[in-house]
Amino acid sequence: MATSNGVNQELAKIFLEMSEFLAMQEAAFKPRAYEKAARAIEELKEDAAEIYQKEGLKGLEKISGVGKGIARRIEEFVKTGRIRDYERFKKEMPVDISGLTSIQGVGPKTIKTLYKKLKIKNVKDLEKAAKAGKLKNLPGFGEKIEQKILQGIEFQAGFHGRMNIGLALPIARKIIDFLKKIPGVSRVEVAGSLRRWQESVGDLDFLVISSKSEAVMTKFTAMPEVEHVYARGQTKTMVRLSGGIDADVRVLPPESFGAALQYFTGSKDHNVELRKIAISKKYKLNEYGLFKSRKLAAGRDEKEIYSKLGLDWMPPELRTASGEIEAARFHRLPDLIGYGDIKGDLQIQTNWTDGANSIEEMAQEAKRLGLEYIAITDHTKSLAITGGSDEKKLLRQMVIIDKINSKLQSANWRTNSKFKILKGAEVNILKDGSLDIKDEVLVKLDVAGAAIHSHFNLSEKEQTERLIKTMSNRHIDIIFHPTGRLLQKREPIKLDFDKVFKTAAETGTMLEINAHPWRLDLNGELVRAAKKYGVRFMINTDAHSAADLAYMEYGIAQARRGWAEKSDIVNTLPLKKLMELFKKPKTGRYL
DNA sequence: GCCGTTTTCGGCCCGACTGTTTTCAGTCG
Repeated sequence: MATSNGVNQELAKIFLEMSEFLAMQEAAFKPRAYEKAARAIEELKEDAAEIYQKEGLKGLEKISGVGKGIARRIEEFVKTGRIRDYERFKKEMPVDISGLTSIQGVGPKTIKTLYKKLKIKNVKDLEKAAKAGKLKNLPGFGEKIEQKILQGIEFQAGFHGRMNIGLALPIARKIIDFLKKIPGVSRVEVAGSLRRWQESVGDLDFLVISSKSEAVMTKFTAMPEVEHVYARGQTKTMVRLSGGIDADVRVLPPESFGAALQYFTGSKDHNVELRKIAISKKYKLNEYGLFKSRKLAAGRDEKEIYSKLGLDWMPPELRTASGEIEAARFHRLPDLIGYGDIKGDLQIQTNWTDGANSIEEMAQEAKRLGLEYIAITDHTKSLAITGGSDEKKLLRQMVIIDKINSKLQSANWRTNSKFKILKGAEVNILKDGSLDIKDEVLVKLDVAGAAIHSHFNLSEKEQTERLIKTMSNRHIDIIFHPTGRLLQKREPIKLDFDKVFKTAAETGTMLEINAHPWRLDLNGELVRAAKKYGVRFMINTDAHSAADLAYMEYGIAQARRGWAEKSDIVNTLPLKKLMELFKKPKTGRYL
């Protein structure tokens, strides 16, 4: 689909690659500039081409990170469909940069050497050369680097065919909208692991009720995203989408829709348990319905089916075959936190460090999304690359936040709303668990979060002790993204979770459920484990741009997968209650 | 190449880690 974002995405990709090419040439500051511009354009809400049509170069230069040079290249792209500088780079070195750099430990310099010496153009070439032992003899390479590259390739291949939920959900929503507009269609749902909000999904399953199945199949297979049609029938069609993910559409009769939704939502293990119960009650359960001696007993909606089996209906997030069926039988299912229950976002970066937008812009967007408060939590000084704050800069930012708040207050008064910006920080945890900001400044913050950004490879014992030391600081309210994992990219740090959760509960330190779709940290499983110790949580987006504030739902989903209720999540509290809580000493907060 | 709560030119891109190597090169956050 040629949406307005298409141009922005293409430009972002080109500028990102140009930044890598420039890095190969050892250009001093240009790579960063291009990278920054690429990210700004990617996050842009309006179409860059449209901005240019309307306001010309001057309009483009208003984009932060875009100056005269890059604006001119955008102009060139809009006018001619290409950027000559980029094509020159590409001609000199025709390599798959984004593919190669996605392998951990492979950067621009490595790519250059690999191409010059071995003509390696893509991951496949690289894997072949590494397996043949050709890398270790290159200058600056050795046995270990060769092994590391092979491991990196393997690590990535392990995720083959599974797509991060943050990529899959927007695609699915677009297709749902598309299917709903087809004449004859009265209902569309996505089932499968996406409906269960699993962190990655293997394929997209769409279920449709339509009076004209032929029209659905024709339109579906003709979508521009469809790369290949595996099978096409009256009730079921399977395709591969250009994003590298498969999608199925099933057209169903209304009386079977609930049964199909249940069946295709899974999980598989959950369904096996359900079918066992059905058999014990002399039923047969399949995707067409719940049957008693060939007679349809239930199938129109899910609730009916669960009810006939003596179970309460449960949200898809819980269907993991880990005690939910037992709980449903005895009416002990948790009353999960709802997708609209969050009142504030307490981890937000701004352009004071590595965020894309200003404090005001983040506040505006948060307000628009219906939040009551946010906390500004920029990085601190030992994370130097982000321009992290030292004590002085933090204090300066606090003054600015006070000023913005008093401005907001008069605006709030006029619009009869309330919105407040809290002062916070994402304080960097040093190797020994101490912090890079002094206590006398931490105490002045409304919310002090701490996070690990280095020394990911310590032993379980060291890492656990490190985090325990941080949690023992009475000024640290919360640990952000506790395991530090990045999906498909970096493993979580090694921790003794029993000890960590116990300490978190004892010290009154909250743990974050980071909603960023590449983090989801803690994940549902760990939330559920931590909850047993009495740990309290916050769900935050870790937004680095205004658009990122929309990630909240991914975090709420993980909380729900972890059986979290509203009362477990501190930022469901209204501002006043939250501030009362923060005023108490940590250890007295949950008594 | 971009930018200005250090403000229109001179900074920006630091620091740790790993793996190569005997003092450095490349990657990553």
